[in-house]
Amino acid sequence: MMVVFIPLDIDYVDDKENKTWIRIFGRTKEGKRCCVLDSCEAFFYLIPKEGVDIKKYVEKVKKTEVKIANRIGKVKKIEIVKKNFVGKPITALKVFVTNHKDIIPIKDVVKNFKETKDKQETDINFVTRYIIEKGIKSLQWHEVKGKVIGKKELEQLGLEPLDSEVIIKAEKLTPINKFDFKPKFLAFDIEASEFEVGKGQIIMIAIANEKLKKVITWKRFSNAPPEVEFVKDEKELIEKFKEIIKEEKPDCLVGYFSDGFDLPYLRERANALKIKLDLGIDNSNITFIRGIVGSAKISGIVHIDLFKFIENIIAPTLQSETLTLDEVANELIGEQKLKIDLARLTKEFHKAKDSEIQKFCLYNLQDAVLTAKLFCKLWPNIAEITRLVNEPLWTCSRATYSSLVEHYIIHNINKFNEIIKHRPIHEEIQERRRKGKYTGAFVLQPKPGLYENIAMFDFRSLYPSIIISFNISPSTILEKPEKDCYETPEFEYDGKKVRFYFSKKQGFIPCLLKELIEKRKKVKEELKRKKDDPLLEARNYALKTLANATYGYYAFFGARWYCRECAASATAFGRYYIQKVIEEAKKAGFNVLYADTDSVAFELGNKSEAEALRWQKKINEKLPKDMELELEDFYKRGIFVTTRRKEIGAKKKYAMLAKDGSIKIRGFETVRRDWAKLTKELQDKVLRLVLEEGKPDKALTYVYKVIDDLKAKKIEKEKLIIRTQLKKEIESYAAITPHVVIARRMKKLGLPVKVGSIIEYIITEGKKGKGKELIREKAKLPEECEEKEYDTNYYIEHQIIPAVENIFEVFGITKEQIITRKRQKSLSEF
DNA sequence: ACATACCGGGG
DNA sequence: GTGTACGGTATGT
Repeated sequence: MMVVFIPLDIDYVDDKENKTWIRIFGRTKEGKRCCVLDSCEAFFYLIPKEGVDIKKYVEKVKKTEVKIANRIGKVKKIEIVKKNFVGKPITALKVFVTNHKDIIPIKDVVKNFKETKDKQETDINFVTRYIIEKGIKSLQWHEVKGKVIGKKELEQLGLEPLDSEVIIKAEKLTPINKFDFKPKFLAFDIEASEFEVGKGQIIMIAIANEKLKKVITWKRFSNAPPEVEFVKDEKELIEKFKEIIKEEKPDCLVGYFSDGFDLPYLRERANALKIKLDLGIDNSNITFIRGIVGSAKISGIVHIDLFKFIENIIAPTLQSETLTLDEVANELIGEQKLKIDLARLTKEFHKAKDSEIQKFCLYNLQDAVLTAKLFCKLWPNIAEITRLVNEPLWTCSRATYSSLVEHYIIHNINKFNEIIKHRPIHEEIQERRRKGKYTGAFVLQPKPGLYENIAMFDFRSLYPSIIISFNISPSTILEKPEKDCYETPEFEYDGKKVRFYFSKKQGFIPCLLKELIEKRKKVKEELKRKKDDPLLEARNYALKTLANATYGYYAFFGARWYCRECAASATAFGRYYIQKVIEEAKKAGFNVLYADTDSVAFELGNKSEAEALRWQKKINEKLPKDMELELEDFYKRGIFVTTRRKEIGAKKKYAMLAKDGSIKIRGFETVRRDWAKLTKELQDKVLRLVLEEGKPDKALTYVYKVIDDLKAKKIEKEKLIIRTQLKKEIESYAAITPHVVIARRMKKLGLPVKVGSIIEYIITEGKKGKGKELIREKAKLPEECEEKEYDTNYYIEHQIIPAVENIFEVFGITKEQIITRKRQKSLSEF
């Protein structure tokens, strides 16, 4: 039997004989759900010490046996192989073991043999191993030859039954020319009565895709829109949600922050109501893989948390200042969330009017619809990253760049005959951290100010082009300079003036990087012919960003091929070239405002845009062939600000007004919940006013007004609430911060507080007549705070001033002048 | 100045 | 074994 199918998810399970099976879940060309069963050898490498009698060593290793539970793990066979390890030729033993699970215990025995120098590839995930060994192409079509099996055979093997129309025991798998593929998906969103997982209950769940729009709720109301379906209670709500997933059989279940909220919340509620969350194709429960924010996995259905993908992969190219669904959807698809008073509605949904609950349902539905539309928009990006990196979709859609780079190397390393380096152990990471920083990029501190007609240029892929040009890698770095080798500029490294040297014999990482760049060139050519093709655009983006991440990878503590000298060499070259560009800009008579890493901004002054472009062309003629300076944009107006403590300009803290009227804000990060709402609104307004007006007058008047309102006690206390999360047990705090004091108070009052609670408080005037009080002594629960009890001075000094101080400093207006309203210089002087 | 703790996304 | 993120900022000591 031969079937054409596309792999979507891959995992592994043990049968009753303890054989480990790979399960590839996917879709056939006819659109049927299928599962391909397969397996591959499990092995790792041993590197002997020098002078060891290899044959004797092999015999010794061969005899290794370990007892695991009720069975014995053995070495099956050993091959003596010539390999490279970080570029150096070595002889190694390729040790095949009886089962993937046996690698760790067998390695633990043989690593202690006196002949053993090192062990490698003991930490390769079995799915990754399988993909490499069988040449599987993630998310591309394959032909599978094999035997179709049924329920009975699965049972005989001791494997779980599968909700899959086609199940094949693979004999041969071949990637074939691909046709297009768009997964069947369901986007979903839950609305709950509380914000914290483990508190409250689910009120409604919305689901959406291209065809389906639905809200399920147990909260009945009249005149419900047709999308709303009522159920008896929360238990039925969850059951119904499960039922829809079982019926729809999606390839992907898509949420926004669903790793961190929706699915953990659903799990808590399912536990409380004793419902099984057996959503997997094999009826397994959702599993949560631990991490700082966990990841939720469903066997055979790829759960995608769009927030993670956007945060990790897309965010650097977004203008959005925050990554809320509202803002991201607005930027990417031009649609927003419905505006409702969510805090009130969730708290008081029991007594809410029918019309309000109806709005709530529509809000819920809109969130699911936005998630669905975002998924459609970003699918090409997710798919292309996945195809490039070749790990399963579930992994690629939530991986960080460092992990993507590493997987890309691992999946392409075979052609270099390289052994994969071990992931660093805890102590190695500590050591890397201890060594710490090296000189980074060059930053020209901006002279704080408001400027008109600004040109911004940046290097195209600065670090990749440097790494390739000078062959920078852990396998090419030389201990001593050779006759013909690359040499960095001289720079300071750990307190010494140094140069590093790299062999001209191409290293495997620069080689892979060059391939990425060349693939990208081809894609760009194709893009010229097929303009705006989303798939090609996405491939271009994947290739570009993955290449750009390689420098960061060298510097990443957790990297297998970490190389601090390589990272330091790349920045040394980077500093050299950006400084050259600055020099050239000055020579051409431009007033350089700011430069950072790979970009430079200067005033056009009395010169035209065309002249700036001619200057750029001249620069490019002088640069090495792989390096290029590109135009970022021309801006109408921009403001560079000072840091609060120093007189010098802040790195990456600026706001620009583009010619189309849009505003690009960088580095103003007050949009956080530990700032009062008043502050967040104020800062945004002030930046916009300053840029649009070209002077600070209106913005200043606005600040005065807010300060006046504060003093007149006209600000509602809602806008002054500061929110901080209790991250651990109250008793375990070493530093007693305001929110800890409030948490203690809440406990005393019998209010529910526990780890994870969001503590809300307002800073009040405190006890009169007492000397200087700590902030925590003046913190009060919002409910216990009178409407006019807030500490005007605290809010001026700790909220308003910090948020706008550096903006006004640009105009020579100091903090004191904002407070006293005495302008020492007239505005016309600026 | 250094240490400790929290921010993000989500209701 | 699916890695315990990460860079920045406020408050306390």
